[in-house]
Amino acid sequence: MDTKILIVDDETLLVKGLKYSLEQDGYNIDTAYNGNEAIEKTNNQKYNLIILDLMLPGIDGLEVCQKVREKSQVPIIMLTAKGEDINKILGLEYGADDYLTKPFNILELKARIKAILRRANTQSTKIGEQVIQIDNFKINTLGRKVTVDTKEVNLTAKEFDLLLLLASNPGKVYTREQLLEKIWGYEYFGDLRTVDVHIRRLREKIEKDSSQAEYILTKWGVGYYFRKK
Amino acid sequence: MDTKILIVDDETLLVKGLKYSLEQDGYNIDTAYNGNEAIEKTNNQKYNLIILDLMLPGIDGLEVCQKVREKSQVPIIMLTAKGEDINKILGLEYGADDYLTKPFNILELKARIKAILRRANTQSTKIGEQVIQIDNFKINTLGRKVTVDTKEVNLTAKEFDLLLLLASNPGKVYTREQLLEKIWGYEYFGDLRTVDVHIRRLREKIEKDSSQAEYILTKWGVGYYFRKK
DNA sequence: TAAAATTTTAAAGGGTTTTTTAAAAAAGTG
DNA sequence: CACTTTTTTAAAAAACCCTTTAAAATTTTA
Repeated sequence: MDTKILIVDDETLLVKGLKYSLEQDGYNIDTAYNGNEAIEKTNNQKYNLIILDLMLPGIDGLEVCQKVREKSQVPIIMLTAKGEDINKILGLEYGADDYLTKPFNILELKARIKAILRRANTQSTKIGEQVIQIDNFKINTLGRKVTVDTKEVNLTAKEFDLLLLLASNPGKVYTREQLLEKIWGYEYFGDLRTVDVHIRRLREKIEKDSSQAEYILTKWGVGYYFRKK
Repeated sequence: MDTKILIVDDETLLVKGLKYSLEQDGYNIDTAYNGNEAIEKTNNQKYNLIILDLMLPGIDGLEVCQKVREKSQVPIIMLTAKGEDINKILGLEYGADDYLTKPFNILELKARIKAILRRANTQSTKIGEQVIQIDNFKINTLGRKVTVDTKEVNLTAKEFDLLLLLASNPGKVYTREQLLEKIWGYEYFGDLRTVDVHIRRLREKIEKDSSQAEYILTKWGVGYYFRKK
């Protein structure tokens, strides 16, 4: 999995060192040497994480942080000097996710990167209704199980996510693009046909007759939807 | 689950910031700006946690702490200035559960809140349910012992915690991230694979055939869960 | 009705995730 | 401090799922 990290700092040497070291760990690193460049890059690119120095020439780190936050919830690690007001940085006003005081230990930075990315990845699984019931269908979101007519059906992760999304909004038609984005993630560049195949497997598992679907229906030329009522 | 937290501090700005930030995390926040107000509120309301500044105008934090303790075992986190006598605060006399020196990192506060609530929650389930029995399984939460088919099995600390968590919610699928967070703690920077290895050892100890697990099951692409029924 | 566009179906290779194993590191104990 | 136990890390092997591809079937358009 490709993880893109933007490093923003005006200390060229530090940036280069960090870049090299993090690339060794398999991260995809982009760099910016001042606030304007950082903001520009974040506008044109999606990152999984931003490492942001507080003291920058021109637009400072806090401002960059704010600007980024206006548009996205990307995790941000702040690099600060000792004695800065940490509460302010991490607090509501700026909303960084973590910070490190310079000079920092690169191992610690790496540990924090790991932890933050891990957290970011799990928060997408929202905790909503625990059981969705539609007719003979029962979707148990905690156990990730589906029961059709008392019979328990085993779905793979993608199949389950797909069904859950569709069934959460009966009647709403999703295009393949939307499904890819919601379930595979916005960074996914795969084929649209992939969705079809998953839909087919789902149908095979939960429909009585998979070629006469009753629940997961096709909107010709548009996409798929779950039967309403 | 609605978790009510009372924040007691005379620094209006800090209180407001904390309130906002913790509300973002889904906590239900109440505030008090001096000792009297705090005592009054705790008399009329039950809280799951109290965050209490040591230095308060009028009745100070320690006194508030004592007064609260007379009536309840609600967890208390103390906010102190550097150099305070920590032992005294945490000791029997006052009985706070944890403390943080100002200025503190809000992430750290959040981590401690989580940890304390977790402790409080597991202690209450202990009282309610000292033995969990599922089929041939008996989990003795007080003695931290597990019996499988009359045979007593020796589990290490982590193994036991893992089993207890999973078995307390049969059927609920936990991701590795969730397990790390719940058992290893919020600030853990280690590897996700650690969970797998512990699961494997657990299986070896409690399953008849560890490669044909009957109790601790894998949800492919998601995580692990304890068999339901 | 034929052609074009879109969806369904089927199958296989490729890739990811999990399991297993082993050894290193850390923590606990006397 | 040395020994034992537990926990973590690492990497190979196995299990499983996903994606791709392409042909068949269906629906729409002309």
